[in-house]
Amino acid sequence: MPELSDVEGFRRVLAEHAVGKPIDDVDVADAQVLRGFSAKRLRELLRGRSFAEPSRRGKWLIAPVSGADEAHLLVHFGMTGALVWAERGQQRHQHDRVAVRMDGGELRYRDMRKLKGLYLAGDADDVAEQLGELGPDAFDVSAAQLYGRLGERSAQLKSALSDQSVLAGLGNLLVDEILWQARFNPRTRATELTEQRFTSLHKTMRTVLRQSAKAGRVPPWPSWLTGHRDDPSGECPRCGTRLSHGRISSRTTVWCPHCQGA
DNA sequence: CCTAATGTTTGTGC
DNA sequence: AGCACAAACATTAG
Repeated sequence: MPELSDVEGFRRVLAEHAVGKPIDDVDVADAQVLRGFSAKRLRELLRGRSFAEPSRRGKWLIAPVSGADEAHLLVHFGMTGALVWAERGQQRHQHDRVAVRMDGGELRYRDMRKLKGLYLAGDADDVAEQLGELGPDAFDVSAAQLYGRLGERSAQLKSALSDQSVLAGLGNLLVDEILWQARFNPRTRATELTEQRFTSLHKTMRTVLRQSAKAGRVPPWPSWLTGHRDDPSGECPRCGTRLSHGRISSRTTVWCPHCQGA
């Protein structure tokens, strides 16, 4: 689930429910999602403090801890993570791994597979270091920047757009959706595209990201590819052709052989 | 029992 | 260096 759009939704959950509220306590049901620190340290850091306005970089959620000198909680959701707000008294879910309690309810990190989790960072430099080699956020990148970063790559579009060090935030569903809406074949090599074609790709990417971020997910609308990708006999909502399903760049890929080329 | 899953990392080989 | 591919991580659903 968690790609740029989902993480943007989780960022809003934190911003709307938790920012500025004093943290009463932290319950760690499964310390496996704490990466590089103990439950004790997390409690000591957060109790009595609060979160400041959170930001997002690619698929990372960055929550500054106010009142602590330059401390940040970083969250990466892997393939199955989520951040949910629960009013007080709501029964916990089987996969709620961490709960941060505050007035009126609690923020829960829910994650079935635990491929990623929570990270702690100090100042801005430390945050940058922990995020690793991340390209510019896909939502902020300009057309010229996109061309500059991808134009000379010989990799397939599917692979290049999914590469977080090139562009941060796009995941499997978003990449397929963008390529379908822009009518590019996922196997096309990036270097084969003219600057003009990149401008077109950029425009489509912006539209897809704006609508997805607003929805807090890649919307499975009937007019979108994402609304049909799970149906093995799904048809292209634009032309009615049976959609192709395959593995490109080691990922399940869905595309229209008519609109995007075989 | 087997397969696949919206992510990342690491290793191998060309 | 850049790229493709496979495996591993952990867990559940079908």
